[in-house]
This record gives sequence, C-alpha cells and structure tokens, in this order.
Amino acid sequence: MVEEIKEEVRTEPISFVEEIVKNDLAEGKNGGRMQTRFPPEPNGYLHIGHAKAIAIDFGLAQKYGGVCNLRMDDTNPQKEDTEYVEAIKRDIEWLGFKWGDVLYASDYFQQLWDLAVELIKQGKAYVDEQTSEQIADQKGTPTQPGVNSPYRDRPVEESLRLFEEMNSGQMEPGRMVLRAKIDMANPNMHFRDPIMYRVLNLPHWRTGHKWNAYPMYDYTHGQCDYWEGVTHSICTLEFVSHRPLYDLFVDWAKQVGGDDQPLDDNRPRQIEFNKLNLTHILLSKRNLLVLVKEGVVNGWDDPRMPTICGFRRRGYSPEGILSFIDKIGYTKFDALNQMSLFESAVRDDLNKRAQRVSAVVDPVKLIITNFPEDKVEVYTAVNNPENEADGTHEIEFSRELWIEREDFMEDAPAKFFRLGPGKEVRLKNSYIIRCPEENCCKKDADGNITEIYAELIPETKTGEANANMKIKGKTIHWVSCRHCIEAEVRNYDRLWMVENPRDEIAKYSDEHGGVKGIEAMRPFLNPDSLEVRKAYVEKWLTTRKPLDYLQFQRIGYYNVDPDSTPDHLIFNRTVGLRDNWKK
RNA sequence: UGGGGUAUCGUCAAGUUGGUAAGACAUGGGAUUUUGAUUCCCAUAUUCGUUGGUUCGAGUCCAGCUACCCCAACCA
Repeated sequence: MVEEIKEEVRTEPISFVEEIVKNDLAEGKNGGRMQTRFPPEPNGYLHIGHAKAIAIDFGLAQKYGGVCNLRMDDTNPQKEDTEYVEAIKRDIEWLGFKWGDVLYASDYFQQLWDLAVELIKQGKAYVDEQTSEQIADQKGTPTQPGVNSPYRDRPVEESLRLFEEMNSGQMEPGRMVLRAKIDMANPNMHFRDPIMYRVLNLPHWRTGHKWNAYPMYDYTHGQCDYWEGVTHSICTLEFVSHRPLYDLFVDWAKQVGGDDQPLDDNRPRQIEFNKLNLTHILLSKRNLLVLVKEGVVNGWDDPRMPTICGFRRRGYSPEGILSFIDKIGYTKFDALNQMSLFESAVRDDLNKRAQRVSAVVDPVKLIITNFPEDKVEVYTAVNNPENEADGTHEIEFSRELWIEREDFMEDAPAKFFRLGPGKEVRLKNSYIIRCPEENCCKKDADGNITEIYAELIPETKTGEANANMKIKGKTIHWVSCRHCIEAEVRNYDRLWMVENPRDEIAKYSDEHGGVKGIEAMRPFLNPDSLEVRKAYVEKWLTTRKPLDYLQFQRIGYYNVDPDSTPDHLIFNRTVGLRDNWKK
C-alpha cells in the first residue's frame, strides 16, 4: 500500500501590513518603489514596543528591496535631547538593523514653514489669538460640534504678518497659534481646525535659535514622509483617526508643490498595526521615568526595565526578541501577550547560543569520603551540546564539592530523584556517587545541614567500565571547593505582580482620589524583583566577556553583567530553565 | 448625543471567489536524556462576541444587538 503523499505547500502567513505592501508593489504603485521610516522622538529610551515597530519598518524594507530611514521626530525641543539619539542608534544596531539615512524632522522646518505661508495665502490656515483654554472650549466635544474662532476669517495679510511675528522670538509662548481652516463641526476631532504651529521660544538642539515657532506632529509627519519618498508609513493603531488629516496635509503639500492631482499614487500611505502589550510589564514612558526617578530600578538599563537597553543587560538576545515579535504578529486586535510566550522565544534562542557552565547558587558542602584529600582530577566539559563548534573547557574535581542545598533531602517524597540517605546520583561530567544509609550528613545546632557525605562508585566516569550503570537518581551539578570562585548573582523576577499594571494603576488612582506617580504604582510592585546572592562558580567564567550568554546548568540562563570583572564576577539571571518538576 | 477601530481555544493567531476551524505559547500524558533542560511523540474549539436572516452549505454575505480600544495635549 503506497500512501498517497500529499505535498501541502503551506506558505507562511504574512501580516495584513505586508499584504498591503505586496499588493501596492504588484500594482506598480510609486513606480514599484518601496520605502519606510522609523520615526522615534528623541526624548527617551527605546523599549520593546519600539522593537516591534523597528522590526516591521526595517524588516519590510529589507524584504522588499526598499530602504528604511531613521528619522528623528524632533519637533518639540522642550522634551528632546541629543543624548537620546545615540542611544536610539545603538539599540537599533544591536537589534541588527541598518538604516539608509539618519534624517530629522527639523531638516524640513524651512519647507514646512514655506508650505504654511502658502497655505495661509490660499486661505487654508490662519493665526488664532485665543488662549489655549478658549481653543479647547470652542473645539466642542466628541458629541458636540465646535464653533469657529473669531479669528478664523481674518485677512490673509494679517495672518501672514502674525505668523512671522510668532517666529520672531518676541512673542511669548502660547500667545498665538497657526491653525488649519478645515471644519469645526467635523465628527473627527482632528479636523476641527488643528493647530499647525505653536510658539515655544526655545532653542532647538539642532537648529539653535533659528526657529521660535515649531510645527506640530500632525502638520509634520505626512509631509516629511512625502518629501522623503516614503511609500509606506507604518505606525500604531492610535493614529488611525489621524490618517484623514495626514492625507489632507499631504494633498495640500502636493498641490502647493505643483502636483495638484491628489492621486492614490506617488504618496505615502499610512498603515496602522496593534502595539505590543505584554503581561507583567509597563511600557508608558512617563511611568518608566517614575521608576527611574524614584529609584525603584537602577536606571534605564536596569535588567528589570522593558527598555531595549534593559533587555540587553538582562541577557535577552536580539534574535530571541525578534523571534517573539514575529510570533505575535501584526494585526488590529488590541492584544495582551503572555510573558510565557516571550520567555519561550528567548529560551529557544538562548538554548542554541548559551555556554553551559556549573554554578552553585545555594551551596552546601558535599564530601566524597573515598576520594583522596590532595588528589585533583580534571575533566573536559562541553561548552554547548547544541553547537559542537563552541568547543570545550576544563573543570577540576576534588574531595570537597559544593552542591545545591535543594539537591539533598533526608525525608524525600517518592519522586525525588536526587541525593538522600542511600541514594545515588550522577555528578555531571564525573562519577556516580552514593550516600550512606546512616550518617549521611552533619548538622549544626539549629538542625541545618552543614555537610553531606557520599562515596564515589569506581569506574563510573564517561568511557569507563561502569559508566552505563543504571541508577534511579538524576544528574546533579557541582563545583570543586578548592577550585571554584565566588561570584555575585542577581536573580531578577517580574517587576509587576499584576498582569496588566497599566490598567491596575489607573484603576487604583481613580479609586484613591487620583493619586499619581509612585503612590499609585507601589501596590503592584514586586518587592522581591531582585535577589542578590553569593554563588560558587567554576573558574572558566573569569574568561567570559560582558553580555556573554550563559546557561547555569539545571538553573537558568544568565549573562555577564557589563559591570562584571574577573575580580568581581556579576551574573544576571535572564530567565530560568523550564521546570517540569513541580512540587 | 459623535466619529473611528476590533471581536476565532487560557494567550496570541491563520482562515483573501461562502464548502465544512492551521500553527505557536500554555496545559495534560508518554519516550529519549550524564542539565527533572533540550529533543521527540500524543491529546486539546461540533465551534468562530451575540441574535436573527440569505443559502444545499457561513468564521467567511446581510441586519440588529453587546463588549473592548482610540479621538476633545499649543505631546508624539
């Protein structure tokens, strides 16, 4: 009987965003060109949410032969600083992406200004002198139409003069704004005469004192995309309602530029996807700042922070992070992804690249009673069974060893396959050993075990006569007391005890008279998110470099902290190993 | 008393001319294992927010309803 072999060619599903790009290309839009941009505002550090945007902005450009530029969205000098630009670049590079050019929204300030002047001349924009409060009042509400500003129909010449004045440096901030004349009754709030320019009177870190009036995001983004040749302007869902305005401003820019056919071609197309959400983490920049300022964490790159630099220091690999992002996909569904999926993606990648070592995190002494006191044996340990090319290193064995306290139990449950009276285990890379039935350990006055005794069974090492001896016990790890070194181990746990800290904090704030900041956060913070402990590790670890990926066998994935030195080793727990031995 | 967006397993997510519910994580069971890791098997939605309708046949079409998210910053 020959089974009919059905060769099902299942193509990898692609996201709706990619679908759009693919179709546009197939239809020959934009002359068959494809271009994206990643547009961070340089006012803080990138976080895992940005990584999702980076992955699609750069990823799609790469896949479809386009270019992705890095464009700093620097239209608000109040909040931005050059120090963030370098950090942003470093993070993108670390994730493994390359940009075409580094561009700045501020590069377009003159063009934006000229366009605004032209729009005023065409009666499409006017200078409003109302206060911020007045403008807010007459804007209406989502259910009530707004009313026109008394300045809406002022003479063009007047607006032109005032617009110049706004930029003179002589006008106090907030005094006037330039508004687009659209429709104060439009159900889309963004169409109710949006503000195009405001007076800030602040020097800009790139343009210095040249400008005093600065363009708003909505008046900037689309035109920059258009002038730059961006074909697909990918962003997150909260910008959906901005899209009609984005399109309108691009139309106007096209017309003023002489292309008065607002065609569905040769123009950027905004596409919105769902932003990343993960259980037990918080991504709002404002709240992250509170954590740093209040000293809840030790800076932006604290391994508990969801920033890219925090993740890097934590030991998550770029490949693991990107694999996770690929798994959750890009949709329009407001998803809350489970941390377990992220951890599984990270473990999967780390399993391939982490160097296996022995580290005893909660040590208790084990004495091999039938091994001579002055004798030392040296074994070869495989660095990574998943990748032979990673080679081997040497480890020393002697009479006194450190093993994990939890690997010994006097009164153990039936399924405990480790050390105890009369029990046998394999010492990783070494002998099978056996504890005596009687007097297998020594205790102090409080009943704490201070020493465990066992004897090795001869000829049980790899390749020796009894190597294949069947025992009930598992294999445990160890380090030689005389040869190991002390290290600092930082075990990180989730910062937040609740699945959705953002919602919980908001709820708590509402229920407690609107308390803000750290007070609203504290009830949900995990007091044990960092456990620092002393551990005994094998000597080979002094040869490892900062950020190297490690696996403490049977414990978890760790990496070398940037502050680690051979004299003072510091390891961060990235994520524990999966543990199916639940109590 | 507005506009826009979204609803498929515990969590994500495929499902593109309507043809009889992919996959991943999680979970449970088993095999292999000098990491109770890895790897490998097996199980896991008579059902697609809800109610009706069209149809021989609907997650896919139509109508109503419900829930959640975004928009009233001179932030991006």
